[in-house]
Amino acid sequence: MKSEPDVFSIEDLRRKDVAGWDGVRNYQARNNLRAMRKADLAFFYHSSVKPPAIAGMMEIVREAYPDTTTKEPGWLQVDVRFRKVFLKPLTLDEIKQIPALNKMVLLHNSRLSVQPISAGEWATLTGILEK
DNA sequence: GCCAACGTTGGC
DNA sequence: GCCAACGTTGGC
Repeated sequence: MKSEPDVFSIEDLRRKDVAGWDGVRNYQARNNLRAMRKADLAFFYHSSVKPPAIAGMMEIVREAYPDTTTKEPGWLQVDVRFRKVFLKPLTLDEIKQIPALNKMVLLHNSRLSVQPISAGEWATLTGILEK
């Protein structure tokens, strides 16, 4: 799940502990939000900064419900809870260099703000980030 | 700041 | 239903 840290960062989430992941206005991203289940884990990716990187981890604590920031029907948000901030974020550049991650959506549809991660990719990423 | 990639809109 | 025009995202 991507956010520009100037707008909302992993540190902001740490301060709030629980936050609504709102403002998504893309159907594919919305569908990915809808597929999330309570207790699912997600990475927090900092975009549009140098360097772009996976900065932390969070947990889905409330499944998709109508986005509180719009009156337009159909848009959804989830609630997330802070889990951890990575002292050494995994940069986009590093991700690109790991063969096991070369199919990541991040590398092929970088604009999608809520992306799926395969079980294998998750295992690879946590193996690097949590060592 | 630039620009490629992508999504959306709207005329036909 | 096609596609040109436009707006946005995000890496560089």
